[in-house]
Amino acid sequence: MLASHLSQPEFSPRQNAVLDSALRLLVDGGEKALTTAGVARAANCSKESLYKWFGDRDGILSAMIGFQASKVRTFDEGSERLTNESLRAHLVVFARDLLDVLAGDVSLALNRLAIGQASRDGSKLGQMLQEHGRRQIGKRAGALLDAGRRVRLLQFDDGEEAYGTLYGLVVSDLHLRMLLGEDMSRAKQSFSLRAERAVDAFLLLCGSKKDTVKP
Amino acid sequence: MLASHLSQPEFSPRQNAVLDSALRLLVDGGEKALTTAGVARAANCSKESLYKWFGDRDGILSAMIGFQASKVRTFDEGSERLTNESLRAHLVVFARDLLDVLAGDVSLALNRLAIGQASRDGSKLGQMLQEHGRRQIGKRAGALLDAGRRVRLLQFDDGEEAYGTLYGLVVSDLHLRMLLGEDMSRAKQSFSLRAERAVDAFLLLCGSKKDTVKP
DNA sequence: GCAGAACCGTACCGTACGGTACTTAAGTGG
DNA sequence: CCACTTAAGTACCGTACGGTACGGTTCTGC
Repeated sequence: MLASHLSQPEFSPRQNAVLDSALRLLVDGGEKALTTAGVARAANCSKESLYKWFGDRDGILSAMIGFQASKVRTFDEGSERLTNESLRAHLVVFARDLLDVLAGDVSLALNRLAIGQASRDGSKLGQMLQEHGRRQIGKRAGALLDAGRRVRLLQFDDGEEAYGTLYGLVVSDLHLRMLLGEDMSRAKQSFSLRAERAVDAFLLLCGSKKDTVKP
Repeated sequence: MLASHLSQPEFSPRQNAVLDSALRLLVDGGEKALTTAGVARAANCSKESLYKWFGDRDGILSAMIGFQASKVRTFDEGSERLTNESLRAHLVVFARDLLDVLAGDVSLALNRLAIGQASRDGSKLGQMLQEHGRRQIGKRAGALLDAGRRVRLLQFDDGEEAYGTLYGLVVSDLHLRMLLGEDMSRAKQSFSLRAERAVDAFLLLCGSKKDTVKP
């Protein structure tokens, strides 16, 4: 069953603390370590309470995703006056934030969890992650891109497609490699450079004709 | 332990048939359905044989990845004379092949399996998939890109980075969405169009200055 | 034809997990 | 002070899985 209305998927502070413990457990030990007894032990609560609050194990997983999504808030850009440089700066900041979010251990653990459950039936977890994760951060990008197009600094037909292009240039196969467990401690330090290069390429593709960054 | 030398990771025909059954089982029911008893039943062999041949469950998983990788052979391009149009055509074919491979159910199932095991210790599975999957198809792309640069149809400094750009433009977040279980039956029919657009964008970025596709 | 290996089918064992029931301590309103 | 509610802690059950052992059958070399 769906976790109530989208406007109020919140839980009590105690339950949030339990979900926090569960997330820590998941990050540390992977899905295999995320047993109901383990969650109860880590959160100093009883299994019976877990089942009363969340229904069953899948309910706990769903609640964890919703809880984590509620923590990551996408602040809207104050729609200042966009110049060529400020647009590029905003895009670079967005790109770096995107890389940082995707490389976060909680994000990686939740994505691994949802992917592991994807092959099963309904499962909803993948859909939830997609909805709360990508849709949110995509909205922020979409607003930024639309603002850029409105002031004629960007040119594209489909906003979704433009966002897909930006996403691909920024992330490439980094996300998958991180999900597969590749060590990214070195690559993380070059996220800023990577973000700049990706944005430059994106502006070359979707920027106004005469406004390329480096002539 | 590693699965013998890289030159001879092959198994007997009977064992290959068992691995084939195991792959089918994995594709149909996900990792949860991939039990030792299930594999034995599906392949009409005994569990004892499984443990004699592959050591333990992880050995079966490793063997499945190696077996699947041995089936997907990357044929080298006959280095014909590249023209502007033939380069673009080759790139489009490569892009479409890449999308088809990533969208294949066996590929998706194995990636889900490796990602699920990534949080655990050593695990090697992610590394194996990376090595056999991406490296192989990346070599094919690298050869194509190098050939294009040699005849001055492409311009880039780092081949790996250029391949990353092409990959990002082609795949974007499609792979992750497929791994999360999103229905792609509709999107599959537009793979060709997607490949063309991605290659056009790539040529705009890395193609020779005056050779853009559509003036 | 026979000895030995390879192998299938099945039964078995220990463990671990999801889920439930029960007991006990702590808070709360009247 | 006393019902009443909430939840912690524990014990328990059924099941399912990884791994092993054993009897029976087919294949192979001599």
